[in-house]
Amino acid sequence: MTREYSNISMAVIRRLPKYHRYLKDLLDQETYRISSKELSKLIGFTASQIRQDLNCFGGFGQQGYGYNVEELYNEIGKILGLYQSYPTVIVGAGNLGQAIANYTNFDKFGFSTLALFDSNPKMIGMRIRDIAVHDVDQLEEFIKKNQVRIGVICTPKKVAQDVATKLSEAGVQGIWNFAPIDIKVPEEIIVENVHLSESLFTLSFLLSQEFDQE
Amino acid sequence: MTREYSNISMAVIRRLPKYHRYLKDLLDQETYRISSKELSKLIGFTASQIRQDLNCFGGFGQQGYGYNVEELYNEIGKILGLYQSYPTVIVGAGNLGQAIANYTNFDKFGFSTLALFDSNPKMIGMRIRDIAVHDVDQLEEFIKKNQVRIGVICTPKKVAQDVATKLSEAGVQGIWNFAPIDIKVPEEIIVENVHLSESLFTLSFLLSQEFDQE
DNA sequence: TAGATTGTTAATCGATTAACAATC
DNA sequence: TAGATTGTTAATCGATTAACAATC
Repeated sequence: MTREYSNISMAVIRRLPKYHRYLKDLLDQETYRISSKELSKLIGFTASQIRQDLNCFGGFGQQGYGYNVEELYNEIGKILGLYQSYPTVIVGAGNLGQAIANYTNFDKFGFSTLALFDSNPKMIGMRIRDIAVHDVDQLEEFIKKNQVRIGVICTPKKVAQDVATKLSEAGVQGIWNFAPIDIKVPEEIIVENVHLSESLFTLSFLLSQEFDQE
Repeated sequence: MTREYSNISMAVIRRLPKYHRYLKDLLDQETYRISSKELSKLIGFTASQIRQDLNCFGGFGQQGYGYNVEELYNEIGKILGLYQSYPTVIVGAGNLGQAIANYTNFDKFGFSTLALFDSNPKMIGMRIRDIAVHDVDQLEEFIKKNQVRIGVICTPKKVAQDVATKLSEAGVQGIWNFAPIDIKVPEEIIVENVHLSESLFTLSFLLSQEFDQE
């Protein structure tokens, strides 16, 4: 099913996880049916956009009825590639790396953290909820041996590019990057950034606009 | 200078922190002058977009010369509202809360973490690089007394809305939300979300598209 | 059948890119 | 002055919204 949805815009793709989350909430509240209009009120997108978005992937709804919540939740999960197997390693076992290793929620969608890596001898050998911290020198060997698909970069800025290069060369398919740089890797490797300072600075822009400090 | 730039689109605003970061890198490399064309090559936006973006805020360049890196860096910093004072509290002193408390980089731009809050008695009284962990019961009093502007939510999902309400009622101006929900607060309060699972699920979508797993 | 709501096309809106006159 | 590069307008592109026929 490679590139099944290759012409979908990133704007649509980035809304999918939000649909997924709201549908889960509806299921938990035992709501089994929803119209684009009702969903619009909850999620804040227009009903028109919701119908457009969902129709990129197929006709999940039924005229006169709406959408079956459970079916839609499952379909969007599949479209997102959840429930595949994503062997993952985290590089950098500081607070952030540990925080991510502790997100047990990701496990059930297929993301399994096999190991953390660090260069600090005091960290090596420790365990974060049963996941061992290895010496970063063993990163490439471990990735190859365990067919790791995702590498998470939680290191300081100055080693992040180096780690990204090692991850790429060892064969990961995707990198989840928390370091405040734009890493350079071969184009076939997917990079998803979480740039915390960009998020915080956007907040400060908006704050300084709305709340005058003289 | 309230609402000085009230008609700038969010698309532009979200690019500003990236300009700011690249300009800092240029300064560190002792590059003091740059054209939109050269910056384009570095940052990956088109030269045209760069000129359009910067011109929303004033004519920082000079025909035939380009932009003065230091001047532009400082101007964008000011536009972003950096170097104001942003007294901040972090609610949730788990790994993520601690990780953010340890980001000393934010300090120099005006963000100062005054306290962490947690409900776990084992955490209360601890210190994360000299920042004390308080009982969450004292959150509102602390915010009022210290004129806290930003509240960071690093709690589990199920208490996040409650914390958001408390932060709002106590008078914060902005919320940096790491919990996987869309919190509801009065509209004058600015909310900036970091939804990690949305980021990870976008990565898994792209991975599952490009790398077939059968 | 009548009412509701989707799927889908067309219209609108906004963001990006191209072009070029202004000017350093 | 000639060359370079901005500031800014116009053209294009893409995303969102509106409208409505199809249909459950």
